[in-house]
This record gives sequence, C-alpha cells and structure tokens, in this order.
Amino acid sequence: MDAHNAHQLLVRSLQTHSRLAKQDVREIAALPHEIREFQPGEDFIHQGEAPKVAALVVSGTVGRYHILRNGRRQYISFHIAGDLPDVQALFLREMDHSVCAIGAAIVAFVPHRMLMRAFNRRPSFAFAIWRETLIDAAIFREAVTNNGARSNVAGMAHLFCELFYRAREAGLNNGMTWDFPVSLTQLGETLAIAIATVHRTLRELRATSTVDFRDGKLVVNDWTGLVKIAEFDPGYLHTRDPLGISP
Amino acid sequence: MDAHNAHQLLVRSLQTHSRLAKQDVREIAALPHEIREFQPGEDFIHQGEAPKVAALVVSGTVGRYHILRNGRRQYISFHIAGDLPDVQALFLREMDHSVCAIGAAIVAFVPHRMLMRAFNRRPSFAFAIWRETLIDAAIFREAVTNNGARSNVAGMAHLFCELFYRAREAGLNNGMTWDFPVSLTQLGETLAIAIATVHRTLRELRATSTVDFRDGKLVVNDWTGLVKIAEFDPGYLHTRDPLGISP
DNA sequence: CGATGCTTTGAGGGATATCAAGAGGGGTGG
DNA sequence: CCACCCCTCTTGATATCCCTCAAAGCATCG
Repeated sequence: MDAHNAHQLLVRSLQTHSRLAKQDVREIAALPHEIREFQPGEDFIHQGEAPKVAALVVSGTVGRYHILRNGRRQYISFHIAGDLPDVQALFLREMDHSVCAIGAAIVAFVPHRMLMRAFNRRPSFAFAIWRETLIDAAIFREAVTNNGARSNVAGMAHLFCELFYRAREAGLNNGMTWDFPVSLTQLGETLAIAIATVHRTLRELRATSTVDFRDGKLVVNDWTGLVKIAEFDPGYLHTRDPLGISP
Repeated sequence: MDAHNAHQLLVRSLQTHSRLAKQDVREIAALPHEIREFQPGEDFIHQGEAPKVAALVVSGTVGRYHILRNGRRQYISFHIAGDLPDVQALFLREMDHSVCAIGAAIVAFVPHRMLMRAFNRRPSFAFAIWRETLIDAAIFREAVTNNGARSNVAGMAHLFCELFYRAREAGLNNGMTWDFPVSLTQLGETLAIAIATVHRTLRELRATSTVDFRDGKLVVNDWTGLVKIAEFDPGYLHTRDPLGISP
C-alpha cells in the first residue's frame, strides 16, 4: 500500500463522519509517514510508552488491550483500515494500553509534530480527528454495556454487528463476508468469557442462521436477524450515512 | 454556587492535566451559562437527544448510563465537580447515553456555540477540552477491563480507588472520606453484578480494613492496601500531579 | 405508626469457569 | 513424502460462583 493510498484512506475514513474542506484534504496529503508491516500477534505500541508518532491502520485488523499483573488480557476494541488506534497519545503522553496486530497488518506512522502543525493551520482537520477520538470513546462505552448488561449470545452478536458495520462502512467487506482473523481465545478476552464458553456461544449463534464465524471469517447470513439478537443500534458510531444496511 | 465559582471550577479541573494561558482563563471566565439543580436520580440528558449546551458538574455526583430494551441499566462512569459529562455532544450530535444525578447535583450549562467560538479564538483551550474527553475515554477503557478481567473484589476496589483519587484531585474529599451517594443497586449496575453480590463483595472488602462504603460515604482506612487489592495505577487518569496519595 | 425503599441475609439452582482430553490442520524436519 | 509436533478448536465432566427469589431488618417520611 503506497503513500498515496494511506492519505486517501484517512480522508475517506474521516469523511464517514466529518466534512473535510479541500484544504483539509491537501493538508492530509502532505503528511509524512512511514509504513511498517506486522505479524499476527505482534505488538506495535506498548503500555507505558510515550509514542511520538500516531498509527494509521492501512490494512488488516489491530486490537487495543490491557494486561493485568496476573497476565490476564482484556481486549478493549478492534480497529480496521482507516482507524487511528493510538491517536489519543497526541495529548496523553503515556499509553495506558498496548496495540497489537490481530492478523497480519500494515500500519502507517505519522509524526505527532506534523499533525499538531496541521491542526494549527486547519482547525477543521483537528475537529475531524477529535470527532474520531469521540467515536472511539462511544465504542468503549458500548463495550462496557456489552460485557456488563448483555447475555453472552447478545454480546457476541453485538460485537459482530459493530465490526461488520464498521468494516462495511470502510468498504472492506467481501459481500456478506469479512476477514476477522481472531482466535477464540482472543474473542474470550474481548467478551470476558472463557474459551469453552466462547465456542458454545458461537455454536448457539450459528444455530440462529444469522451469522457464522469460523477460520477467521465472519459471514452474515441474516443481518436483520443478527441486529435483532444483538439489539444493535449503530447510532453510537455516528456515521453520516448508514449505507443502507440498517434494518 | 455562583457564576464565578463555576468558571473557577472548570479552570481548576482543566489545570489538573493541561496548562492554560491567561487568555484561556479569560476566555473561560467569559463563557455564559445557566445553573440548574437536580434531585437524586433525576436525568438531565437523555439518550437520543441532541443537546445544544454542555453540562459542567458544579456540585454532587452524576452518572452516565445506557438503558437496554429489557430495561436493564448499565452505568458507564461517574462524574464530579469540574467534569463535563456530555461535552462530546459538541461533535457527536445525538447522545448515545443518558446522564442522571446520583445524589442531589448542581450543573452549569454552557452553549455549544460559545464553546466553539472560544475554541476558534484559543486553540489551546480546545486542546484542553479535547484532553479532558480523552481522559474520559481512558476511564471507559479501564471500566471495560475492570468489569471483564478483575475479580468482584478487585473491581469494586478499583472503582473506589479511581473515584477517591479523582475526588481528591478535585479537592472534594473530607480527609479520607468522600460522599458517594450511590445505592447498592446502582453499584451493581456499574460493576455488572447482582445486588446480593454487591453486598457480599462490600462485606468482603470491609473485612480487609482498607475501605468502608455505607450510607453513601466512602471511607478509606488504608489507601496503600486498597491500591494493592485493586491493582490501581492512576497513570490512565493522566494528571500532572499525583498529589502525593499514590503509594 | 403504617408505608415505602434500601439493606441485609439465606437457600437453591443454573450458568460458566476450570480441568481434561481428543480431533483436526499446518508446518517442519527427517 | 511422510511422521511428528504444535496450536487451535471441540467436547465432556465437574465444581464453583453468582444470579434469582424470598423474607426480614431498618430508616425515613408522610
């Protein structure tokens, strides 16, 4: 993925929720960056670090997670092409979590300094990135509720809904299929359930004929049905155009 | 609480994590606002609304929460004097959650339009508010991990640590006591456990002699011990000065 | 002083964590 | 090319935690 595409990716991603003026787009096109590739499971930002560059996912899926002292891991969110999984470090020096590649991933790194300069020249660009971080926060809020107040089946369905919806928004789906190369262990560390329960919940979901997840592929057979099981309402993702896949 | 104090409150709160220039402070002092008072349990922002003003907690405690269709409630976070519990609505029109008073609360409302104007005049003020929203997001992330990866005892201890630490930062504590007028039901809806379990967990925590919560009062007897039980590390709150209560 | 709402406590049953073991698949090295 | 190994998925059995239900205690307030 060349430089040109990384810029386009960010523009397109921000435009799902914000209006960008031509000057904003020009400002983005001028951002220097370095592209790097990561293996499945590889960390590229570590809890405790104070990065001087911001990551832009170019391809693949990455995950934010916490590690507790007992080694227990909790995934907080997943991010796909166009997302900025650590951009909050612009204003919060020290990372409170790590970010790793889920499958193989390509990531572009943009110096904080250059972003701040662009913000000063184009406040509307800053506002777009701000909005991006606010949508992140809404996703975290939903994760709290998802793990706390929903049943296992509804929670897993909701996770699938959210990710499928966001992937579709970003144009990353292959029809009703989306590559999500996560292991059952990782799914458990996301939904806060044991791996055996992950498998049983997955089986239960399959039995509804709405969705199937296996071999790192998510297949949605009945979007409306899945949304109903999950009580999924994409409002919290704050996209300007729901792309017509809402029920 | 008069207008003067509401401005001071915001300045002081932002200064726990950001540097404000004199012009920023002047800009804040010029913000018009309306003060209102709320009864325990009363909502003042509703899921689905698109507010045109931002709330600043002046006194008391307020809570953000989601409601599911089955009526189940999940509290996401609590906010104290100086906090801005719905400022994200500046950029995300529609609220994805509600905000209610926990005990009695006094709240100041500042028109979005005035905040945006101040942002355009003083980008550094905008950055301070942005940082505030990013700390919010860090609190949400921690809540995901708290409810997912920690035991009930550790999770409750962590919630108490976070709130006590933030209250102390804001100068709201009375020695080692802090008013937290939450019911056991609400605690359960925060930690995602049943009320009977809340009570038993509370009893278990009491038995450690580190902390006591009853009658809406949180009393910390052994901060270091409590921090150890919770594995609490205040780094994610990103305050410039830890106020010397870290272990 | 009865009513109401929150807290406290007990009993029982169900969901899920934990433990254990086998199956399948891909990669590696002989 | 095959055998072996490792990792993940799959499944079953058991133990335990916690949710649910029920009821009593306690304070506040009309």
